[in-house]
Amino acid sequence: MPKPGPRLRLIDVAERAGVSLATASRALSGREGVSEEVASRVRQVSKELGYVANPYARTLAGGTSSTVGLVVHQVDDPYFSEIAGGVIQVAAEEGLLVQICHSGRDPDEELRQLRHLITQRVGIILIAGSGYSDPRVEAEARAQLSEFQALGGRVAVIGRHALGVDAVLPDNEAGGRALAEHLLELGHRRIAVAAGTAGLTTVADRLAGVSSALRQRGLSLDTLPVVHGDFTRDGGRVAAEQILRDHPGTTAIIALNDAMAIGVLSTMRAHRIPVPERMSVVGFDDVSVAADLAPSLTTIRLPMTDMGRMALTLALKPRSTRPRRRSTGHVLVVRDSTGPTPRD
Amino acid sequence: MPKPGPRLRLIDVAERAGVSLATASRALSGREGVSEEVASRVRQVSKELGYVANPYARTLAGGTSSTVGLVVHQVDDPYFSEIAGGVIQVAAEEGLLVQICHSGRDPDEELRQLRHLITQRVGIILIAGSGYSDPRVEAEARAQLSEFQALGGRVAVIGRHALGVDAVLPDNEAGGRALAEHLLELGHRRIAVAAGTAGLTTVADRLAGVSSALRQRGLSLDTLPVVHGDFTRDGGRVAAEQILRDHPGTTAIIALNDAMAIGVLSTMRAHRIPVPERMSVVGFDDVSVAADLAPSLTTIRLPMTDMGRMALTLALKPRSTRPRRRSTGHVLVVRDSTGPTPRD
DNA sequence: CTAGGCTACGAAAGCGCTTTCGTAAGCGCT
DNA sequence: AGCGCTTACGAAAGCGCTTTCGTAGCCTAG
Repeated sequence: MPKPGPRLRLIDVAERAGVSLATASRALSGREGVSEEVASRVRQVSKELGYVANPYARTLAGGTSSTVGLVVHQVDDPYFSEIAGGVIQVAAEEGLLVQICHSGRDPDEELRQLRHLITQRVGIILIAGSGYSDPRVEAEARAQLSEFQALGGRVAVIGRHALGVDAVLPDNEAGGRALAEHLLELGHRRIAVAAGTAGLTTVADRLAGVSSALRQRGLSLDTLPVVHGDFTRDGGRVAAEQILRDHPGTTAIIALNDAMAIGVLSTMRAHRIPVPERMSVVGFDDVSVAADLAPSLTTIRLPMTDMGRMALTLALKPRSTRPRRRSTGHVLVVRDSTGPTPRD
Repeated sequence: MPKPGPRLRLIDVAERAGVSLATASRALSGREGVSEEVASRVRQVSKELGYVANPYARTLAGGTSSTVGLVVHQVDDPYFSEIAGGVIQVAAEEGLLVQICHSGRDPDEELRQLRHLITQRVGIILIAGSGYSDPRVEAEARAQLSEFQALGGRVAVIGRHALGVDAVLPDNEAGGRALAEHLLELGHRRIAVAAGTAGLTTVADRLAGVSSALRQRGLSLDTLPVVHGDFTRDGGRVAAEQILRDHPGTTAIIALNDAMAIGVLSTMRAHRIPVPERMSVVGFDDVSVAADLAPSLTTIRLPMTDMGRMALTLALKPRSTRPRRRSTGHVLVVRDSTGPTPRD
């Protein structure tokens, strides 16, 4: 609704510097064809006057859109808000603006958000969070992103693959394996999995890691309970209740993210099942409260803030030919929610 | 970076509908001077073609900027990310875009963010989080917002007052009072306060509530330890350590937000001080993990998501003359972190 | 000393929209 | 029938920028 108003325009800077509009534009955007002397004079005047380009005019004129659109599954989940924090840090350093969209883990909503960002002509699109197993969704997302890139847009994804774009990827499988190995070493055999939303590739990957660790010990995931919930605290609760009801011999629960682990712990408390004495619980992500839960949570640490930073940094660097990948480290953080198998 | 590309423009819609550009524009933005017949034909064609206006062109031409800038103290603090969630919900319903800026509780940074949003010409500015006691900062913020409003911008603030704009306000003082009363009723007298960042009005308000409850019982806050940290988990830890060291007789700690309360609880655990048997702890805000801590946290519930929703809704409704206020309810949620005074 | 080629800059044409201004058509009135 | 008035619409002028194109001015070479 801001009306024109008496704002500083590029032409004001140009006049003050005694050059033409075109030269001023070139000087400020560091383009060729301006002598260093004139360029620095323009920059000087611009700084003195406190000139800031109108982003709408700039974008309209076919220039760079300095907006980055960030699509996340759940804005108020710490996993995503930490990623957003990292993105926002870099954006602030680069003078970019971040628009956050929330898909609620609904693939169609996600596609709608993407379409929206594209028609809104943002300059960069970042997608955080797991992809979907449904090939239709992934193909559609891929098509939209290609279209966007063809228009000159930059893209990077976080924790999502197979989209043919630059990606920052944690090793979900190795993380899952590390969790399962940790429990196996503690002697657990009756392990249950509180899995996240079915149809998310992240769930499949983490599960595959668990499965591989089991196999190495001659066990199989097929004989163990895998309860699907969604990736929220309540999903964890529901899954835990089901595990307690249907698989009473269970001695350890692997929650496939920390939000679910929090739900699992709360269910254990409600049932007065001591953790880790009678039940070990592990999570995945290491959101910041994981260390403050009681018992503190054994989990896989992912550097969420860095992942956000890396993704935007990647998108900003002009890309060569093929999609780049940055792997993030992951560390098994052993805390107080896991212990040896109860002996009785 | 998106280059022009073969995109659908308003003129395409206009031609297809057999009207002029001007008429099409009027029809789609619901302005006067178009017959209902023509208007509906244009809308029809627009929908068929899947036309979406270019927001940059629209804003540049002096129309409405459909971007809302949200300034928060700390993006990855659940208190703020829940507020952001509410804002994003409403924005999605209204077809607006949300830009989130992070000030890190630095007043100068906040002013810089504000200035940035104004020069970027967003349509709406929302500021979440406490104001500052420093009158210079508040005067400057107020001046910037007036300037923005004079340009036609809409503004609302969340949990912040005295800025002369529409506000969504929790009753921090009543909340503080409720917490103190709760502890007093349980018999506590040696109460310490883990206060947030000095210089924040929210801290002062919550503290005033505590003080008023004490006074009603013939006690005074002046004789009780008030330790200032910052509004983070680590701030809570530091404050708790100091309280334990310097005021060993303390039986209850009031943390002025949940993040600090989490830090306090973790410190108690580290010192093996059972909560609530030997120490009661309360927080403020009721972020979603508060219920999942062990012990679960007694705190004041604030409807963060609703606060975000209300703020944007308020900003969207054309304002009459004087600033409007919406008070949010607050409820004392008694959980397991508080209990009667230990008797020895 | 002039032809040819650079370089550094200015004039002007858009980008896609909103909005002002002008005008043709339709109305009731004298 | 002629007048003014209203209504519904089109033409065109920007919004503030980027970018293409054109042209002085200078340098080098013949």
